[in-house]
Amino acid sequence: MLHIHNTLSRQKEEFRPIDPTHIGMYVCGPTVYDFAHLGNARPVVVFDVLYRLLKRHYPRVTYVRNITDIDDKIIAKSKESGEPFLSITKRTAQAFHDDMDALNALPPDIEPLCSGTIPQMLDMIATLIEKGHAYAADGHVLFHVPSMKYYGELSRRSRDELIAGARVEVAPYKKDPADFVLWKPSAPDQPGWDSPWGRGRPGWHIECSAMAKMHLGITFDIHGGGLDLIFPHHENEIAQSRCAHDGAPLANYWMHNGFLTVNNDKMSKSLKNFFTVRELLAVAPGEALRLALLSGHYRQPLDFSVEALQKAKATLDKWYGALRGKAAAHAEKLGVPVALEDALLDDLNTPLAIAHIHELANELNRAATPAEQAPIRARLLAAGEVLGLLQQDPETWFRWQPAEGAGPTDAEIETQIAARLAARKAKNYAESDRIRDALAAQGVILEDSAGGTTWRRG
RNA sequence: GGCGCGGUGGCAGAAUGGCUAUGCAGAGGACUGCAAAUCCUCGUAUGCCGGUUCGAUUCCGGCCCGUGCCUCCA
Repeated sequence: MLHIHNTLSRQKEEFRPIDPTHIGMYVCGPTVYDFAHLGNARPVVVFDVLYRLLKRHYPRVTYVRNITDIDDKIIAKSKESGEPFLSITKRTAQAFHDDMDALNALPPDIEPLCSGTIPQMLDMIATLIEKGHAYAADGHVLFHVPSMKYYGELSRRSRDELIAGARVEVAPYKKDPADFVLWKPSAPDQPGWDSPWGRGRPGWHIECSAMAKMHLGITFDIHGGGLDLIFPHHENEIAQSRCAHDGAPLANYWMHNGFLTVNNDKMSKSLKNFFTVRELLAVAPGEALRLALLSGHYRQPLDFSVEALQKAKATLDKWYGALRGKAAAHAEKLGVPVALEDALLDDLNTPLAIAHIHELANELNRAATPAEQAPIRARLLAAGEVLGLLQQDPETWFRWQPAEGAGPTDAEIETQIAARLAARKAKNYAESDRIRDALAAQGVILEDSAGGTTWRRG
């Protein structure tokens, strides 16, 4: 039985799907104006683990993650660099896909573009005006917050508090200081679409409401995203959708992942303390990055460092080392170990799941015969798969090298190992150790065992 | 000012009203030509002060410290 922490209640709840034969999940995706940093990758990996879990327990899951390709940051970037708007969004979306693939994140079932959902947004805006929840003013359309009875339910803020704490000047055309934009005018040189309120573009929040409705219906099961989206983004999404749908809930469960920090500061562009996924992939394999992101519970803050990344890689070295050279079970694939599945069913307790994987790896290392090893190996692989880990060939894993590493090629290493073997046979240990030390200096570690010498890049 | 989160061994990080994971690092041992890897053994923790309880790290209250949101943000 799956339990998840619901931001609406601030409590762990039993997950009760609307339709047990078909689960709907929406997660806010990237705004494509720049390379994804690791903070952007965290929700992708976290909800990927949830997606995999749901797929094991329900016959059908529809996972929707949007791409925001209309945004003022993209417009600003285009103006600044001279690169055409569409070129930026297309290139950045592709880079995002490449990065997430490297992290072993499964693609969502549906990945709608904001620019492809304009008619649905215009429909919803018209409905909101019709129902008295929105109004046109000065080329804009604004959502009227006081018309929404439950506004603040998710973020637990009252409208008065919002106004009291406001740090932004209120635009003169707003009826209420808390009102937010559904549609805004575009200058001739800015991307825009014709609408009853003039040529313009959507506000940030309406896109998710429209895309969620289009692909998942009025009410769906799970809505996810980063903690910082609770307010205002998700609060506003709820306001728009519920008001457009006569009060029907938008999502029954809201899940939010904690921040990624660097030296305990939030990783952000403005602090310039961010790492892009891209630059980290040059330092360590994507799988190590993924493990590092899952090494803490998703709701806790996670402090990232290159050391933490290297530790994750060392952990995977150990696990792949346990798998290396072990006979595969020819029997059918074993199921996911119960203890591990239970850990994930309890609000995605990935650290506990990882502890179980350690236990399996140790068990595999202790197993002496192929007959004992095969079933443990199968369980370890099944365990890895639920976290999106351990699915590559161990030999491939150990051959990975950093992007700038101009170390010896695989063939050169093999040649050196053969030379060393000859020296060892002749009991010329000085020469043998010289070869080993020379390779070690180039980042290649040799390991002798009864079965011969294996190597890995450290 | 309002709302919220967190303080667990040297580090990372779970869990729990009593018997306290897991990993890394550290100490000792096995194995090895020597290593590496692996295996075995070992040490060390629940911010402070009260309360409830037979018993609290776990529940309640206060305090201290750190931190997030209230503006674009995963």
